Amino acid sequence: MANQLDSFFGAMADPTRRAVIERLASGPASVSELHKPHKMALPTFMRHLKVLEDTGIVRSVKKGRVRTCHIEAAPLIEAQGWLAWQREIWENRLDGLAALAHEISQKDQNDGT
Amino acid sequence: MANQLDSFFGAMADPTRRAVIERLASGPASVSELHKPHKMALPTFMRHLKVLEDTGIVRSVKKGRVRTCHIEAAPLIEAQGWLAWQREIWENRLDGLAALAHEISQKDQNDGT
DNA sequence: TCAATACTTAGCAACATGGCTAACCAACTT
DNA sequence: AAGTTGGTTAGCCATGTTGCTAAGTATTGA
Repeated sequence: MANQLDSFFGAMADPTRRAVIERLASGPASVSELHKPHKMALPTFMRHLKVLEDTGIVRSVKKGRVRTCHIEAAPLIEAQGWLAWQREIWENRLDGLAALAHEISQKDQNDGT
Repeated sequence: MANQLDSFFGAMADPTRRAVIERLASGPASVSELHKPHKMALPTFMRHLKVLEDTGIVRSVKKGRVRTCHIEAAPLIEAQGWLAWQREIWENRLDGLAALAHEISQKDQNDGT
């Protein structure tokens, strides 16, 4: 995928992967620990984990035979920022339209809000 | 896809579709107007538009032969809320458990993709 | 050393996605 | 009426994604 947002949103489009994020938000966990609540086969689950890691949402360290995963905030913050940005533009525009509408229909309303 | 977030994030994972959102954030537009800056064939583009509409991110009305599209804020706000929620949990945890972060970074990094 | 644990790799099948062209309908315009 | 514009439908193909199983590697524990 082209940029950071592509892969981030792509990663978050899957419920299994969002569940992993929700779990990791409250603290690091091993692969098998993360896998436990999910019905799918381990290799399948591992691939979801890989998607999250490739996207930079999750990092992991292997110690002995256990790989411990933890969350990385940056991509999450970036996506949130993009959404906030869009929303801001949209809301400013609405403000503008509201003002315009008010201007057009300038009646004798003199309410103070 | 299962829920609202699945389809929302799925929709936002494509740069063409995000570009459409960015365009629509600053005001409604017709299909061909939206299509103009994109190189792909119109039917291909229309399918992106359909994804956005199916997800509820975009609404449209057809008048004569022109279909005018506009943005719908609700799904955007919901997704932003989910991200904010995750981030909050994550940040609260960091506030309380700075020592844990230290412990993680201290581990022997003998793999790390 | 042998077995269990915790991943990891490889490869396959089914379906989804994103691109295309061709051909079509509907509504203006001339 | 005929042509142009704006959108739509249908179908094809290449690639990507998500699930599986089988089998392998590397630690750890007995």
